[in-house]
Amino acid sequence: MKDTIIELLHSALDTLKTEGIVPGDVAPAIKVDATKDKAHGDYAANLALMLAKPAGKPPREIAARLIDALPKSDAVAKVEIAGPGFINFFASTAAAAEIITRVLNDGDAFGRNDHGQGEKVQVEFVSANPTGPLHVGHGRGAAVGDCISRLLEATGYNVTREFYYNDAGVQIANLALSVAARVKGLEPSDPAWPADGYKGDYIADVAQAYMHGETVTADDREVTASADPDDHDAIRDFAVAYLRREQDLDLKAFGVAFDVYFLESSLYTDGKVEATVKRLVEKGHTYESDGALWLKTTDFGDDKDRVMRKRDGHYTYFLPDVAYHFDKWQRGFTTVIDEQGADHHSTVTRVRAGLQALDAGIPQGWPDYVLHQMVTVMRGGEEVKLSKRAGSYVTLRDLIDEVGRDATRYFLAARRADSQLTFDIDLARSQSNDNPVYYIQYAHARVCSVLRKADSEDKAFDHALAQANLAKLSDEREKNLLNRLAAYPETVERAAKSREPQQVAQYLQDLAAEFHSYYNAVKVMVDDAEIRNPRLALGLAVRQVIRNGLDLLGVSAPEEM
RNA sequence: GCGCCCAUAGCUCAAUUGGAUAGAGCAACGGCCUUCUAAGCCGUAGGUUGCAGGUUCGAGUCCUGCUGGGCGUGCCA
Repeated sequence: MKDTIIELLHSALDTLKTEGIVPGDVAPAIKVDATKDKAHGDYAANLALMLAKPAGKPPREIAARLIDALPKSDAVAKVEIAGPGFINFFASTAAAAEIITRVLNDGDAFGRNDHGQGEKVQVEFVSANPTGPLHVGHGRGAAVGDCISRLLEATGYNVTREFYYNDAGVQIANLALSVAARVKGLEPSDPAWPADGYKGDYIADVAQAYMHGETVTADDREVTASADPDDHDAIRDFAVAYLRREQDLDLKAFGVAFDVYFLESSLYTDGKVEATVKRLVEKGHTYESDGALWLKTTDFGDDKDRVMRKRDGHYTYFLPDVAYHFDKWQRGFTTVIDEQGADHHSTVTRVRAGLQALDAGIPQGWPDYVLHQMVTVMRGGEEVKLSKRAGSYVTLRDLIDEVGRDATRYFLAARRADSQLTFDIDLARSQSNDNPVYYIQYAHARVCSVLRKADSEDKAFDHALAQANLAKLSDEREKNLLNRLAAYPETVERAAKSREPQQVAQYLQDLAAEFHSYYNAVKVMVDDAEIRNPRLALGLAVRQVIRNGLDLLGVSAPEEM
């Protein structure tokens, strides 16, 4: 429908150019928007407003000329000039109802497109170090990163979900020390407890499993505990594998799966860190000072230069980060999205600077970043900072156990990443019946219920009869729903392009609201089959779109509630 | 001090990416179940979009400056 209007406007614009009313060299991007207010029709175009200046005429006059020049179309019932010069289009009922045919024909594919043309895209997210259970912040990253991946897949990209983790550095040494201390029966309150040790109860679980000689499988590794309390290497390897497995169980419970697990240690063993240093030195962007090796990141927009190799010969985290991203580039990902917590935002400039310093033809501003702000968890009107299991933070598992997978995903993904988020457990739980995610799912379940009723009363949906009578969907609420359904593909497109899954959530809430309103006002299961079947078709289309949209969010669409 | 993000109804958040009269849910109040699921609907009330300028036919959205909050500003990750 929208495309039809754009075509009509293009034709009208050409006519005006031919008549010399509009200069021939102007080429405005013709934009048609769905209206918010039904008094403004179904779709509105601002073309006349944009042409006013180049044409040197008042916008309303241009609008009138455009309307005169519009080719006739069965799709348009009425056209009006409104306000400062908007052209409002009223769709004919038959044209509006065509969306149902499209939704039902396309099914699960409705709203998907192939704009990405199979381009390889990598989304890196979560990337938690294996030193403990995933916390709420990781949960937000998991929800947002996975939804962005789903959106990109839905718009034709070939997406790789990647999880990067450090399995070697200082914090892993601390992890090993902590587990070793637990193995020896120490508790965090003991004076002999390691200074930077991890204090959560889960460390005791790891120690116990280690001493029982358990075998754990995580990523592509399988580790059997030696149960030797003095073998620090064995304890470390076991602890890393154990906690990676824990994190994977959390992610699995959350409905998130990764294609690639990338180990920081592999950058060293494969010589990629050394190669990166060598190349940076060769390209002339480094210097030595105070016994350390520095990269002149200030050449690329950083506010101060950064140390790559410390005085003690070890590399800072910054260097493997650059080596890792260079590796991504070499793997052929022209588009890479890093989803991280905003507390790591300072790495953005540095990584990009390091990549530019490599002089490898990597575009400036590569890779893309989506940074999510902090999550605070509230319970009983107070901020919750402690979890029994983790000790110092609220875990993702805590949330899934308390409020459920669907609600947790929805809460974490249905908000803009760049604003801080308050997760109120009381709200998500005690008022769970009024939870937006249930509101949407309920609309889906209601359609399913109507369809079950149709089957049981021997009034099963008749496709041909529905098709023949789609134009009978002329109720105001039915038109609202039809327009809303028609807006779904562009919502997906826009959400994918801007990496904003919350747009899908918002859309679904609007669609569910319109359906609930319709459901209460208009009975579907009427005796007249010529009325009942188009309404059933509308219900089927709504159900399909809710299902498709919830799938993009990784939320289930139950048939009964 | 400097950098990034944020500020919208009492609360949690939206706003078709610059469009017309800023919308939902929760909380409050009043209605609607003998009829397809009341986890719902209808209605009432709630706003100078933090403040002050600017750009534009048009600004919650873009620009500048303030105010307030968060994060960062390691030879930590």
